[in-house]
Amino acid sequence: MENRKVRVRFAPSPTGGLHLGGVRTVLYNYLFARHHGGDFVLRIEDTDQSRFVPGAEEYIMQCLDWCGLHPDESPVKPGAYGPYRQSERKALYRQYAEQLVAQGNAYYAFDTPQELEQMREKHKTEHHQAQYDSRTRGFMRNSLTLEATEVTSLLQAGTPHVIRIKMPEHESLVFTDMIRGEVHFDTSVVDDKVLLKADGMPTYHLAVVVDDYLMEITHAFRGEEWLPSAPVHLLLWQYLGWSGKMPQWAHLPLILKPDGNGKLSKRDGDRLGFPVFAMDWTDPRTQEQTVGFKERGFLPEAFVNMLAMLGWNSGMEQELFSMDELIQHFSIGRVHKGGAKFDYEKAKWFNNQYIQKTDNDVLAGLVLPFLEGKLEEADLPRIAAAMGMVKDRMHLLTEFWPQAAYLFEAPAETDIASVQAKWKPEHKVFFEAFASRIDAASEWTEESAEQLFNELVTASGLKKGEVMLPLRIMLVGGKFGPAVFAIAAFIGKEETAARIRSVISGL
RNA sequence: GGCGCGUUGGUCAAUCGGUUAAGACGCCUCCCUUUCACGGAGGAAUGACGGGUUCGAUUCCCGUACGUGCUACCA
Repeated sequence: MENRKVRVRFAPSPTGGLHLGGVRTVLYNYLFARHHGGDFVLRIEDTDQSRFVPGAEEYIMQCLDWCGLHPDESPVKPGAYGPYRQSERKALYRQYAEQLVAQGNAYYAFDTPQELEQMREKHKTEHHQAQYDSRTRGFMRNSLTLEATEVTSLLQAGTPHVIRIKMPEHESLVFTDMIRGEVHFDTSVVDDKVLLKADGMPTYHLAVVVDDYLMEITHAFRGEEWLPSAPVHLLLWQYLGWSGKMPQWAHLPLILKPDGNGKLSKRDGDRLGFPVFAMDWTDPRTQEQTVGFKERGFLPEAFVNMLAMLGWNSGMEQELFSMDELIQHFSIGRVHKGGAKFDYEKAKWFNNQYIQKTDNDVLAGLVLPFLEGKLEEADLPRIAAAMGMVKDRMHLLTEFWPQAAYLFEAPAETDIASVQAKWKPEHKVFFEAFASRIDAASEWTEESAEQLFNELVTASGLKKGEVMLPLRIMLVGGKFGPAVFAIAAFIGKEETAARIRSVISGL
């Protein structure tokens, strides 16, 4: 396990953003690498410039930083194995593609998009979709069908062309996936994938093999959707003569939508009301905005913990793991084969657990961005104190204000109906007296407030129960919140008396 | 259509041939709390189907069904 490298790749998706599946793939890569004391390498796939979204790269780095997933080598700066952006490695790929052509494992293809379209139309049957493969390549314009001299002249003339792998006709391929065990393929069902595009950029297939080799990657994790193209990569490693250096593969299960089936998409989040991206993302081309877990009020530790448990299990009953504990316990063999449906309720439970165990001062700082325009001035110690009173009922940081607003200002709305339901004239007398006693009080703490209240209850002959709820509603506005005298102490005696009088006068 | 992969409660999931088939989320009941929540106790709820192998299958094998992924000069 020495000199172990685990690398993660992902492409800034055409729509931008970094969704749950992407973060989890990075997370598992990271955990595996750290567990085995290896390096965590990140590489940016920007081979398709036409779909590359400006800003996506910076956005991804911010998301990973928020999650605490830090690569050992910056993917945006030169490094020992850099550069790490495929667009900056462009010159590297051609020679390997040419090598394959020279060896007879690949060939030039000059077909135009129209010709490809025609071929697919012409050769497809009811039971078979036409591919560029051993059955059809003989009919196409490529270096296998054209005369050598013609190929040379076409190349010299700068004719647009691609390099395609020449898939063997009937070869059985087997490789061992770290999660799924032996996976078998027949090469006859795989088409002659393009390796080098007409613009000189490699496709994923070529880039992934060349980069993994040059970056000395030993373990590579990717989504299950890549499994069908594994035979192409396997063959490439063989043809290039690097078989002994091929990394071990792990194909991760998919994250599925909560209702029905299918891969979780951004749309499902919009439709069902939960985030799918790690952080807010605005598509620079469409200005379309997508909300992220961070901005929805998630703690990164909770987000990471939740994601780790979606497809992996330690085998213990423990569910709450810090990043260090995840690293300690992570094992690729315990990653599930089947996809997991995302459950937003459980995600919120994780967040609640982390909110409860996070320090109030820290939470106060984190909740500040959500208090924009709510408070005239941010009194951090006071927010922290309020946090301590309400955090056990918060599932999201955004819930702080709805849960604690009455600690900072008189309730905007008061549930008068619940007060009136059992209101008696004696109650009015009682509360008027209570307000006066508050004015005269020399001490004002949770204990003293309750004591004052209790004394008056006894003197008035009322039952404590019948005046407790009205008091709560006067101070809070509704039937919720922490201990009522703790609230009274927090808002101060003047404010307490004022709120009581305000409600009484309105009755 | 072809090929790959998968399938334990509503959801996340443990079990690596023998268990009363864990635990968590959610749901329900109760306790705590003169509110809500947290916390505590309890409850309902699971091996897709059909064949094998075996003394014994959730577990191993085959088939079926269902789901899902791929089948681009996208990753």
